[in-house]
Amino acid sequence: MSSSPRRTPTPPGRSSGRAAIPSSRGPRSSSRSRAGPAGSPRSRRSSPRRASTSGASSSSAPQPASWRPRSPSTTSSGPARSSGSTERQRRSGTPRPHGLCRAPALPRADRSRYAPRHSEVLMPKAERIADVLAGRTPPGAPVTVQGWIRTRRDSKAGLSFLHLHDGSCFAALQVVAPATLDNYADEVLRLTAGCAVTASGTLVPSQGQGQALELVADSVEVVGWVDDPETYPIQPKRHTFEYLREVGHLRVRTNTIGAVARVRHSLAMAIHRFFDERGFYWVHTPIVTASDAEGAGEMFRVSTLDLGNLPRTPDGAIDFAEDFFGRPTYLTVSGQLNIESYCLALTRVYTFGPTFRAENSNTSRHLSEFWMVEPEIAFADLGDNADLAEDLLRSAFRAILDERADDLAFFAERIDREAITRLEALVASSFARMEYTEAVEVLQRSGRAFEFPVAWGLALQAEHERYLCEEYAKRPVVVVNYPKEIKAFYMRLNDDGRTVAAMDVLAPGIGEIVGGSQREERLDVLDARMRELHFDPAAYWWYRDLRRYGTVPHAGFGLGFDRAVAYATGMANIRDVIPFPRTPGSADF
RNA sequence: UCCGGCGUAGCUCAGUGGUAGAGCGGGUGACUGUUAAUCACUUGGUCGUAGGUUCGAAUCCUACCGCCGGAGCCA
Repeated sequence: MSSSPRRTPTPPGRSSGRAAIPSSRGPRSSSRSRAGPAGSPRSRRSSPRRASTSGASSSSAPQPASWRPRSPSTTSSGPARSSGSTERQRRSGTPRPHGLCRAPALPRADRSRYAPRHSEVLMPKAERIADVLAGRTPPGAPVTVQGWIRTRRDSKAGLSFLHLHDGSCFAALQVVAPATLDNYADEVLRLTAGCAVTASGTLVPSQGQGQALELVADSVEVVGWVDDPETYPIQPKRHTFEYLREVGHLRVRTNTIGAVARVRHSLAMAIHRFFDERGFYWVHTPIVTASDAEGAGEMFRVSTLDLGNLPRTPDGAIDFAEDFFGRPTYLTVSGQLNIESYCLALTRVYTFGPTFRAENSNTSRHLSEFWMVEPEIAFADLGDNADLAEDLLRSAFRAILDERADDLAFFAERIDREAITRLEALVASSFARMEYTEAVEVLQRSGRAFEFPVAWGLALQAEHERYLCEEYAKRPVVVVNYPKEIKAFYMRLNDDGRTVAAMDVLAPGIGEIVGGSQREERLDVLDARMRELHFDPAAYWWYRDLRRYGTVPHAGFGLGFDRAVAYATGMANIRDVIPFPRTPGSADF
């Protein structure tokens, strides 16, 4: 929209082969996801754990029946399917011990597609590896697991060790594959990182160090091979995050991004739980908005007009009456104005959804598409608002400490030594509170030579905010009551006439994680502020109505969800805590 | 957008004017209840692209493309 035009050709520095991967793999992955979440209603109903909506993770869900091909009508129709079979047949016609040909023999491929699975005959379902490792499987009982190979190690003692991940937890399950398996030489010895398998066997105490339990397999069925192990993008080694962003469709198979995905989920659920337990209602505010001056940032235009042939009014301007909504529309930069409407009826509400900013921001803390949590509370002032922000953050991070200890241990070991201690400190202590005026004094007294000037009336720069929370308070700081000139029109004017009831929560290492305010509930004051800032009150007629009909003091804030995930994990770049980051000039995958 | 840095094998990087390298990965073999196993051999590059300087350019110059970090904007 308002960002720069897309470069069309394959970017230099990328091999054409790699660039071709998405298109060549598209059909396959989509067919897999069809076989997953779109499985039979029966299996979906009977599996409360299958909350995931992604094709990849659903494949690891404990319901073989839900993604196994079942009826001829869903498995064998369509030219793509049959040509795929032909392709596989041709490639596997002359099996070679190594090289590019790693497809299994045709009968096996056929069986996996059209016949009942081995695992289904013996086992009612597969277990999540998390459940297996947590001891929820009786010792000695037969177990089936499904997942992707991370490493394979062979022993001349007549067995191979497979480390299998299914994403259910940080740890891998060690599968011991004895050489006596039918397909040991043909298949097990050819397994490489990324291969998908179904392994059945018996859970036993491990003879080796490094894990308490392991699965001694009596069957290892290869579900999906890796075409070319040499160029499989995710190798069992350290990759830079920059590189992993180039393989965004596969990077979740790494320890780090997988752990981020689980923490992200748990944090989102903890936030919903926090609000639900306190009587807040989740409100789905619109993504498309016509408010073009919410003041929160540049907006993406939403339009169906033909950009090559724009309709014009008689005076030559673009005729938005011809556009889809009959007026200029944009992607939302905040659900706040809408959530205030629901707040003034439901009292406690919040939004949790995607938000869009077309700023040309190129930093480790900004995304063009990000997720924001925006609570709004009625009959409340700025103090209540700050209390809510603090309670929310502490509660949500407490939940992460409780629920994702395995992933956090990894972050503390490999990503950020302070990952756990920082969260524990935040959960255990209260946030510092500080007036803007006081913050300015603290900065002026600090003796620091800041790059940007510190004076009452000026905005706090990143270096100032960092000093306040990282060095002065050494914990999150809530700064309140900013000069009205540097804050938005809807923030409530304080009695001093020069400050507004705004607040920012500054977190060490991440900066501003929450921004909010008590809203101006007095219509005359609101109108005066809008006039000062040259806003057209008529455009905000419905927002003004809220002040005409039963207005009450109310307040709310925005929590940058992705920044919270970054804070919780210690990840340095926000692009690595959202599944598919959108940033200026980049909307891959 | 501004400032700075980077672009060399599938990945991580070394190579600062004179025969393109290492580790990891892949392959082969040895060895082993292994733990990102170990050891040996082997495979693998149009040095981002296009110009220019030079007898000679991965190396120096220019432009462009891409990526990263910092800043601004903000969550």
